[in-house]
Amino acid sequence: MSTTKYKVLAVDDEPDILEIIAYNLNKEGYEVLTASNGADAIKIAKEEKPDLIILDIMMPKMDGIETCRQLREIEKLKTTFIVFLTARDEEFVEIMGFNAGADDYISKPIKPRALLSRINAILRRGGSKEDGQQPKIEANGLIIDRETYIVYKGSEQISLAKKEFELLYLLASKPGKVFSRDMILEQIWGNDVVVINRTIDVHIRKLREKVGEDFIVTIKGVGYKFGVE
Amino acid sequence: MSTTKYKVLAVDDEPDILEIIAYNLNKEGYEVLTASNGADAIKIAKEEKPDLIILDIMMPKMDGIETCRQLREIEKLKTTFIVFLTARDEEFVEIMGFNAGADDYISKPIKPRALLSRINAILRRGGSKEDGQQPKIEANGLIIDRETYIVYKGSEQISLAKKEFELLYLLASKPGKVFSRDMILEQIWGNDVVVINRTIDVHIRKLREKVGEDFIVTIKGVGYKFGVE
DNA sequence: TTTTTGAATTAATAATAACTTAACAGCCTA
DNA sequence: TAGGCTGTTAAGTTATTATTAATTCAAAAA
Repeated sequence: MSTTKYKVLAVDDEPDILEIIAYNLNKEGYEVLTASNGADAIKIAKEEKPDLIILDIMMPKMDGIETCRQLREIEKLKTTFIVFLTARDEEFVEIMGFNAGADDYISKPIKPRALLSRINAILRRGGSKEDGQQPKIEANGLIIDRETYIVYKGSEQISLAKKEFELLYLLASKPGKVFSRDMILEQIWGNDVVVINRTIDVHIRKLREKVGEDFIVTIKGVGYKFGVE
Repeated sequence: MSTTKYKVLAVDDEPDILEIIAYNLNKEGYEVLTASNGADAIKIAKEEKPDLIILDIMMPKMDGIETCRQLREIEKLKTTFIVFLTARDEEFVEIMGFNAGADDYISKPIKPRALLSRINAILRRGGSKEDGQQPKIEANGLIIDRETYIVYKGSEQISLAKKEFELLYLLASKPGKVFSRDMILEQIWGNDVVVINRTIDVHIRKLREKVGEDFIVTIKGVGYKFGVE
């Protein structure tokens, strides 16, 4: 939606399983890394700092539980979700006793749709990113309410389309700060979406039309900012 | 608003289950008490006055239903939420017939993320029962009655199917708040049930047909909300 | 058990709102 | 005054939701 791709690391000694996971997550737009054993997993996790790690608990050599423990030690991965792959539901109950620190589990056999819905749910929530989103911003007499998607200007209620809202919300989240076009694109469109330059202008225009001319200031050659001098 | 931790009492005869619940709720910052049978549960509940009690309905000796009834008798626990642990979703429906007084249920096997999101939802929903999960909601001239599953619109009486009712109830529980499809799925279907996207639309349509067009507003690209502009 | 009924879900298509593009107009400033 | 930038408008395009009908599913009745 509005951020860079989520990175998911899948760890399993069976290539088939990795294949299934990678295929499905890729299709959904996630960036997928794979590892076939715990040692590799830790190495890759350190380098890539994934948002989510899917870990088979039954693996030769260093098993999933031990791998999980070691991953949990890594400072950089404090906000990473770790999900276990288990053969049976009950297995997870047993494993919890070891206090390995997993956040959830998925049971085999893997059902693609269930896998996706589960992972979507995990990541879209307080997912390490887009965190500091306040439900309401107040600035220059505007109240921008994420919960209701409504902007209040005094007693007037203004309803905005999604991109317009996101744009206003972004600018107003730091009044006075100038956002370059690139920053705006990155935040609202995501880094890999390519839209032509005028697109932003058009949204700005609509915002000005709906909200009022005096809230968004153009800094020529640089970008836009919320609020007056 | 108090900043003290919410107190949760988990009651189950299986230590493994208690372990999972305690571990996860602790991690989330709740204070967790446990009991392994109904009698202990009642004793602890009287002393500690927890905000939420999670109660396995299948327990030896005094079973969950009976325990729940007795808990409900206790004046001090008027505002305490009681949530049943059931093996199957349908079980809860059957049990409702006994009028034991449970507020919600969670089905086994327990999935940590789902557990947390459910419990967070229950407790955050205004924190205490008075302003939270009321049996009756009144909004925009509608009276939505959980007890009877009936919606009153003026003198007109509208009866809804279960999913329709839950959907309306959810939206009306916070008029104006936009519920994304994901949120709706999580709250009404549970996180691991996978239904295709259009399903929600169809229910929304039926609701609009039965209740009226003016109660549910679509925020394109975001979700649905109850109440007008 | 089989049948019946209604709810819930899927599937397919239509409708609509949001978004993007393109083309051009203005405006500074170097 | 040319060139780079932004503003504006209207016309395309895409994405998302609405709608309808058909199908599946599950509980209740026969």
